[in-house]
Amino acid sequence: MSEHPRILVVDDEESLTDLIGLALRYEQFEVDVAHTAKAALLALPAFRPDLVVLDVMLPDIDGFEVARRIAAESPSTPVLFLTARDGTDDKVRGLTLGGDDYMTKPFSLEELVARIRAVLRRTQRDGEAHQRLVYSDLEMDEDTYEVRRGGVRLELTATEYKLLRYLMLNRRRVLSKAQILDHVWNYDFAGDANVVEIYISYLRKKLDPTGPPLIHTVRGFGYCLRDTQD
Amino acid sequence: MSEHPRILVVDDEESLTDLIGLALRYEQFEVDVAHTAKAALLALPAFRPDLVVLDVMLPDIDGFEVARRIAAESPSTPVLFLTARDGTDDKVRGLTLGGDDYMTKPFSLEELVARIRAVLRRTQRDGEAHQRLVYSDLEMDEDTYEVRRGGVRLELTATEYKLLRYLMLNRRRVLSKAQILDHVWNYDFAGDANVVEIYISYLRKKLDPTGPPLIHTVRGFGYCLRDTQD
DNA sequence: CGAGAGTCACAGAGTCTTCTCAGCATCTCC
DNA sequence: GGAGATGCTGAGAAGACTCTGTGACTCTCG
Repeated sequence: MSEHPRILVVDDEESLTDLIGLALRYEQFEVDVAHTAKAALLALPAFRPDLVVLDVMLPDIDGFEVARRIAAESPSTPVLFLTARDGTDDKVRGLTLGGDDYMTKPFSLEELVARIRAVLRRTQRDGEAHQRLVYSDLEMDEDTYEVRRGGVRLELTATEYKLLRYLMLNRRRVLSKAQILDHVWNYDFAGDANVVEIYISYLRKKLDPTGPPLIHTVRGFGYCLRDTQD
Repeated sequence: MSEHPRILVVDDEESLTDLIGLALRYEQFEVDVAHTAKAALLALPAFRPDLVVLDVMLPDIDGFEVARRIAAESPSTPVLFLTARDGTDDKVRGLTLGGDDYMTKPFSLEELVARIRAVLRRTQRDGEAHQRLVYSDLEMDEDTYEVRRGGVRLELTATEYKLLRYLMLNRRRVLSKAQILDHVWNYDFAGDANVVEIYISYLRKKLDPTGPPLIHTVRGFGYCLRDTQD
């Protein structure tokens, strides 16, 4: 694999491919986009992607058929399926065996990036076995979704986990609620920034019994994960 | 990128583009202005900006559409959106991922410049290190919003922070209250210049216990941040 | 269908910031 | 020295920001 993995994004919604393309390029991936199955199949030999992000709902050819042809042409290229939340995701399940994965729309871009990295890590086997995030006495295992503080296991919900992960990735940096909303919530979330406060509050309740406060409010700016002596 | 980054400013309010243009030119940017979406799209290939400051509320074409076309035509050009404080900022959120950013009107010019530099830094990846401001025994970390004097941590409010930042950027230079008001306060602030005195007073109270006075009054002219032996 | 968990809207309470006002201190210049 | 201009700062009102309890709604599971 070259320095920057190549990702082929296949979806007919242009605004979505724009968004994904932007996010992935920013994350140092090389990106190519296709809006139809035909274009995708043409791009395959030309672009030789390390991973394909594939909407199963395409205007011309069925996404599963596309996946089959990808598998036929370059069996080692993993696919990350995008499905609508309407039942089609059942069909995808069977396909996610060979290291593939799938996500339901709408998703958060943070999660898309995380899944892509996870799939690449698995298929390429050149990333160390365990992906772990550590800060202060916090540990997060990205494979098992286990979170510990000071060795004590914490039970987090999905949203709490994603929020904490984002905070840990940006430890010591002050993050605005808008930033958090952008990265942790689904891209179409239209609600109040108040949810962020709510989830910060949940996290604090779970983190703090095991030690000194780690999540700090920076009034007027946002929140910040940080160990006091650091 | 040439020596002076080129900024394209798109907003239909002429008084605002004048103001922004003035501020940015003073900061050594090369500036072009467009008052309509059409003009902006024309200026794009002609001016080849390194960054676009774009009001989402334009008379002819929707700002998001303009952003999409910018992304299509020159995908690497980041956009800094300007939105009114009325809910349109929700729509912008998803767009702030690929390194783009947005600000709510009214804003302070100082903050506009800071954001522009931050976005350019991020997209150009040539100053990744850590944005820090140091003068005498004062240190300011722009990621964590941490301020220290002689190693001692200071707790500043949002306005105090912005004011001190402006003083540090213009160390040793005498700044009039009008200048400070123009740069640190939002451009529509209509109040008394007395606020500046008050905030200078607040800052002194927090800075001075840790060492000799740093903020000096220049009677009849303004204030000045300076170390006595310098 | 009911129970339980997760997500999030709403709104009240508490807290922190910001800014106005006014009186006092200090400086300048006659 | 004195008057006026200029700067400093305490008190407090207004309002912004944050936190959190209550409850609605959805989804899952048995």
